Amino acid sequence: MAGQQDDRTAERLAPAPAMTPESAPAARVAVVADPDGRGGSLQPLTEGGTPLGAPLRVRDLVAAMAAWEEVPPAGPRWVWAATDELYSRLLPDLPERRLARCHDVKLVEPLLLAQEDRYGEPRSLGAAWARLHGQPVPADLPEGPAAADSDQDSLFAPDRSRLPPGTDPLTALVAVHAEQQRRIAATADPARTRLLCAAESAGGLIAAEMGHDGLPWSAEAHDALLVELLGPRPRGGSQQQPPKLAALVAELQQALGGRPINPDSPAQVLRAFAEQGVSLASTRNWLLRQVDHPAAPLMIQYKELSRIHVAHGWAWREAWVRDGRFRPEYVVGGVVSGRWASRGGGALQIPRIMRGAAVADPGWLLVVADAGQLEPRVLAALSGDPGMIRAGARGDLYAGLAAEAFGGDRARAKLGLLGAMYGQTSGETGQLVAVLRRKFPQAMGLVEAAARTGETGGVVRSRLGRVCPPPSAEWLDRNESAARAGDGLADDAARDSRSRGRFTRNFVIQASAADWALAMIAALRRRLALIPSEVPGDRPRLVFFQHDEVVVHTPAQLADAVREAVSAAGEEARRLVFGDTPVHFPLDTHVAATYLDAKEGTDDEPEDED
DNA sequence: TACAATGACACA
DNA sequence: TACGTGTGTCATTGTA
Repeated sequence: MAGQQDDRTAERLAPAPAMTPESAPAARVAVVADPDGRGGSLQPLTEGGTPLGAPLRVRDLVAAMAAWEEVPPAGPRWVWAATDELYSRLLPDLPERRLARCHDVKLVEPLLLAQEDRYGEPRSLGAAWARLHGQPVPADLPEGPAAADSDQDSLFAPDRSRLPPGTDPLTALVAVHAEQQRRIAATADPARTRLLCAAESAGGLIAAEMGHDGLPWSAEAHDALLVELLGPRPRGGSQQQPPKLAALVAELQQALGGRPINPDSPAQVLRAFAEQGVSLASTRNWLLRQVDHPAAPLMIQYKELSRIHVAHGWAWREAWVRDGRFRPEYVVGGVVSGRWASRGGGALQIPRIMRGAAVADPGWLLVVADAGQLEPRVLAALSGDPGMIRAGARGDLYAGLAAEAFGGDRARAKLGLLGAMYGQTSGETGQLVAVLRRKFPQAMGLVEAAARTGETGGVVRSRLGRVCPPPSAEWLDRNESAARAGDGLADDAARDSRSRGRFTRNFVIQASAADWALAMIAALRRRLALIPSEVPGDRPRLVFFQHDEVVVHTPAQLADAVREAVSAAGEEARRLVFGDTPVHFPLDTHVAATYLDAKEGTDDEPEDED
């Protein structure tokens, strides 16, 4: 990269030497890529976003940025309109040391809008630019579908920045960024907002990298799993059912009176069961399990296998796995709570058994770490409830809880706490929640205050200040008219109200857990980059992230270093997000060749992923 | 014919 | 009374 020979070198490297920390310490650098070709424009900035000197034009953006990245002590924070557009484009050409930090205008904008009571307004650079200038705000373009097998992707990829024609993108970017920095400083807790924006932006980097690198996926192992479950792959294309599935349908038909039946049609299945004298409200598994009829277990088995065939079978692999990697598209902030969503391939719903097909390359291993009991620990840390903190100081929070309040009955302690966090008040759980309220008043007070806020139309926020969506206009309408009249709408309104209470009750926990998880992977990414590797390309990489669980693909000899990085990252996230709380957020780490084996790990403990 | 809603089940 | 939160994806079914 640096120090190459051709005549472009002087221009390419000009920005870095000219801007060493001594001469002009640029804390940040705004970047815009030319719409076509390899060039772009850079604008060094102060931390607050004030331009330092004139903008720079470079013919080779990747080389210029790589050179900047080497400037001690840490390289700048890159400021750009959207990671998922710019960084994704640069990644294939970036050298081994990837960009360390960024500020993503499109990810930061909705976080700030929500804090400013403008939830859901358009978030593109052009929209922010228009708001800044009091001009009509362009709507965001719908995000495209994942480009798994689309043959017209990059050529016609629309410019999503939504800037008015003739606007200089670098000028707009610099102005909007400076304004965002000002708005961050104006929030109720600037330090936390700053952390939230940095974590969200780091998430953008990680999502792009994981989409680029992909989760190692073995076609052989996947095939073996499918053949074992479904029988050999049908030759006649995807229309045909695999043998075990076809046999199951025949058996089912027999058991239901012999007439042809499509088990994928709930209506037909219900009718057929009714003819057998079995009346069912739906074809849900848990209902079928209670039915004493030979067709019921067949139906359950059919559903299980059919789902695997349809959602993660051979057709799925052909659509989503290329060159031994499953490459979904991760959508940072795709869930209101700050969790990620994904597009394409159902990345966040890979069934447990299928994880046996996620196999490390030869000589490599998967390090799988999940934060056990994350949400109750978050509640303990958020509320500072002394009893819950005592429980959370132990390895198993539910056991601690049981010891404090349920005579050692762990199952009841767990059920009660989950009920309290999710808003379940019916049946036995209601009584358990009552016990919790007595023993852990601060913790229960926190979730119940959140519920009341939601029920009355208010908004709640996560630890780092992510704000939940406000109620819709229809919701407010219904509630107000019900309050006015006690008419027929009252029941609906009351149901709405309680439903929103459950949502806000859960939001403070789920979103604060997402705060922690985001800070954790950001810290982990930075720490992984510091692990020395003997072969330049062979370094540990984040390859999967699912709410409270992370997978690192690493050369086998670095697995121990990765484990240490994981545990240090968890500790760092606790400190950053929850300050000096005594609650711990232990990461359960396992190392194995396949995701499934690493997940199962030591199978002596009950699994409590949420 | 194309799209939207529904039901079901996968994940945390 | 009785109610757990948040997602994505598929096939079927209903509607424009």
